[in-house]
Amino acid sequence: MSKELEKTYNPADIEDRLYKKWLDKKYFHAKVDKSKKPFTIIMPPPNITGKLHMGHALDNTMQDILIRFKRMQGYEALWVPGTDHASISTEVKVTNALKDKGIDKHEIGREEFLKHVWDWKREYGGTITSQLKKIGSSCDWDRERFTMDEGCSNAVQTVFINLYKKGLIYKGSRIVNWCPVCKTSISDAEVEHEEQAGHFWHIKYPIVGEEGKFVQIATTRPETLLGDSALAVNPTDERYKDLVGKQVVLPLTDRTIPVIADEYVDKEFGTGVVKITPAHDPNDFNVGKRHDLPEINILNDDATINNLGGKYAGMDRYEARKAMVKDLDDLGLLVKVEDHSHNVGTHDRCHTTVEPMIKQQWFVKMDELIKPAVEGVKNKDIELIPASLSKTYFNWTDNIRDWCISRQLWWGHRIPAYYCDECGEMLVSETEVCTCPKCGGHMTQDPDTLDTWFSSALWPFSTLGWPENTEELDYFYPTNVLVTGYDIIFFWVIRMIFSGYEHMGKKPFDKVLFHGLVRDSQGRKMSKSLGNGIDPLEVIDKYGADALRYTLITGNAPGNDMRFYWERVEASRNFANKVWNASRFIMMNDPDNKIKATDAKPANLTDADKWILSKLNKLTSEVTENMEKYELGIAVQKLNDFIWEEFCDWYIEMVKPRLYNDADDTKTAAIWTLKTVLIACLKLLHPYMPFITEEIFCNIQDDEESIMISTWPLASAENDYSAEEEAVEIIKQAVRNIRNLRSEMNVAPSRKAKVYVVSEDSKIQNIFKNGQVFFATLSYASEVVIQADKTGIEDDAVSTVIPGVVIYIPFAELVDIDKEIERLSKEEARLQGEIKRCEGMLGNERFISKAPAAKVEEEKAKLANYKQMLEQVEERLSSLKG
RNA sequence: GGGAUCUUAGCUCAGCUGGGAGAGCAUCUGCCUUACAAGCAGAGGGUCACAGGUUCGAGCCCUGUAGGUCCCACCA
Repeated sequence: MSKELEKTYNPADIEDRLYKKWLDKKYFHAKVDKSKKPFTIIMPPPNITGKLHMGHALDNTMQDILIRFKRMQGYEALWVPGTDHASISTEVKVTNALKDKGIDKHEIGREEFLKHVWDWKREYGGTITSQLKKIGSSCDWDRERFTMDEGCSNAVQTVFINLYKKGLIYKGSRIVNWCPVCKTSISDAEVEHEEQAGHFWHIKYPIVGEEGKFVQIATTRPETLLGDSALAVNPTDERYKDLVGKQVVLPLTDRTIPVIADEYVDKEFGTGVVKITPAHDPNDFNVGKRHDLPEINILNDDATINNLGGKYAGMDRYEARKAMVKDLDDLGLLVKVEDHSHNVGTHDRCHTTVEPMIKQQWFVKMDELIKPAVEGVKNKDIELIPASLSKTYFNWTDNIRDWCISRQLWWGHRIPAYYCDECGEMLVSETEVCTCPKCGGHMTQDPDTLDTWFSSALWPFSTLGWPENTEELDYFYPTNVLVTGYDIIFFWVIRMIFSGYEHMGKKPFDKVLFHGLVRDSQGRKMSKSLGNGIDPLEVIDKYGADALRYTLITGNAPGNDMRFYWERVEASRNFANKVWNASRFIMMNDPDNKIKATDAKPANLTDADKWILSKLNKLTSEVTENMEKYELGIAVQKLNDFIWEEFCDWYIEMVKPRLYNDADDTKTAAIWTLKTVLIACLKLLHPYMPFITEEIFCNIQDDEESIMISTWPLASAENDYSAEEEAVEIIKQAVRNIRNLRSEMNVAPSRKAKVYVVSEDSKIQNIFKNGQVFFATLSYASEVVIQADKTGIEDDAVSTVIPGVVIYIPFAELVDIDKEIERLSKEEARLQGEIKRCEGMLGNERFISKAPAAKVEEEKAKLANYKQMLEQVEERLSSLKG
């Protein structure tokens, strides 16, 4: 029995119920099944600190569409969900939360702190994944993973040790970006550059042995003067030629430092002399290495001046700056202060100005590891969509630098290195080492943890069980596609690619489908500080998950940012409602659900039926093809156009006279066709709008359990009715022409239109059921009576010019002849233009020889058609004028 | 400084290997009609940033100019 459907689609009632049903039926669960082909997506793990935002909604909608599509196509479709421990952001969040409770992280110590983080993880870690369910994500929750669960941690340790043994992980001293608040090093990628107003201090350094002579330099960070090891000039700089090799006095200290020559110095900038502070500037560090200068670290981890700072020791970096500038001024060594705006690096998590510091850190050597990753993308082993992003990819790989992987944090995977308290011996080991094998002293584990991206890099295989040799790994790896934003191509995508090649010997995925950022209606990034973020859950509450999904997937090309408009959600909701109402109409016409799409095809289909089936056939193959090519937006756009325009606006209207006439022997055929087309459309639409399609499907095919496990529609030659298709297209054109005529008529208004179409052609008779025209369609907009007479072909009746169709209308009283002449003249000019174009092309030898044969044939056909039409138009024109 | 990318209707954007300028929203006109007013039937609106070039033919390819966005590096 068909149930009564509400007049408008109301998603709130339906979505939770259906999602629960899918979970209960275990439709999302994928198993190793060698009889089927696998299709695998591993979800980019959201942070456990996170709440669902538009970016997640977009990312996961795309993945869900692909998974649902492939599942219906008969693949064993696996979508692995999971979350990321997000070392630094989580640590910052928990630290702050504890601070609010009056708890200091350093007081309670590492063990105790980590307990709090785990508590926190248990409480909030699942928030985002449960929110993902609201948008309909069909991931395999039985396989949900966490970057710090046992398996992933095991993978991390195995990788660290393997790389260490191969000599690809080393410990070294480097200038790192140091965050004095988080007290950790951060990678270059985590540094945000902000334009800040600052000053340029011009300072004089006295030259040793030359009383009253000075060298002037300019600096933006005068406090680093305490760590200077040299001054440098450009070797080609004539002004300072004599200075090189001399010593200068470092102001405020008792040290003297040399003047050196190095090409790094820009003659044009500042005074042309640079102070070199190897421990606090990456460029100076390099200069220092070249000239073997001492590296003098003058800062503590919290960016206060350390005990090398003399009287400034203990002061904060900015406090010290003030004090030192004053002292220099008092000594007469401060020449001037200029305003100067410059880029300052800040930490993207806490926005503290980072301080370059020299530190012992762990690094991954990149130059060898990156090679297969470059090769893989170059030779299309891995395909990036859109392809243009491969330029961005290579831009990074070509300038690759070693990856600093150690972080001075507590939350994360701890580095498996142990140091002897006595002799300093270091060991890297998978098991805890307590006593030094060399001297028997006590060993302590390295306090640092790994960069959060270290575990993310292993995600495609760690989630499938690696380093264990699981059958899942064997069956589902390499995965088919990674869906992610282009903004983490460096952080993550590249690292997964080289990790896959290195540890698995195989790429992690075939394709990477990139999407852009979801911005607000003014094109700004959605952010908490701007308060312009739109909560996807709010959108779902108001308009439903299907409408949200549809909005996110349309009107946008891969890799491009999109703007979010409520109007677009409304349009999506309207489309859902359209589908809903079309379905409701169909069910109303077969209240007992006697006729099913699964019944055999009726023998007495009319041409209209064949037309829509044929159109559907084409649509099916196009949509499938687009989806195979990951052109998700294009596919659903076509689907929308078909459902709304062809199916609802034309076919349903055409079929109404048959439905309202119980004596019509083609009524059953009409209902069968309506249902067949509807159900195929529902299936094609299901990946995009899972909830509404499921709800309708289960009502209309009440003997089937779920659209999720139904099979994907296939185009078949049996439904290819080209001839009928063509005939109906002609009729459509005829109807449009009648509408145009009507709008130009100036006759007393009335309600109903009566138009009869008479044709010798049996096909057209069939469509029109011997004169039953599109009453409904025409009458809707009609204010005039079009008196048409199918029997009496009056002298003043005139036919429209559509080939094969003759529409008789008492023309004279209805149409303004001058307007008609104007219209026809325009048409004449257009046709002449078309003919000229076609003849031009066909007369061109290069076109004939180079263009595909089908294209040439097409143009020939067009030309013939245009010529025929022109003839008719001219005939008509001359008769009107005459 | 290096690189990428964009500029198409009032707004937001599609436009696949070069071959008749598109959609949604907005605007205007007419319609409550036995699925849907969250709807129906229509209409108007574009020098495809600018200037050259290649081609029988350019929104699409090449060169240059202007403006926007992003990424990387970063000047002491």
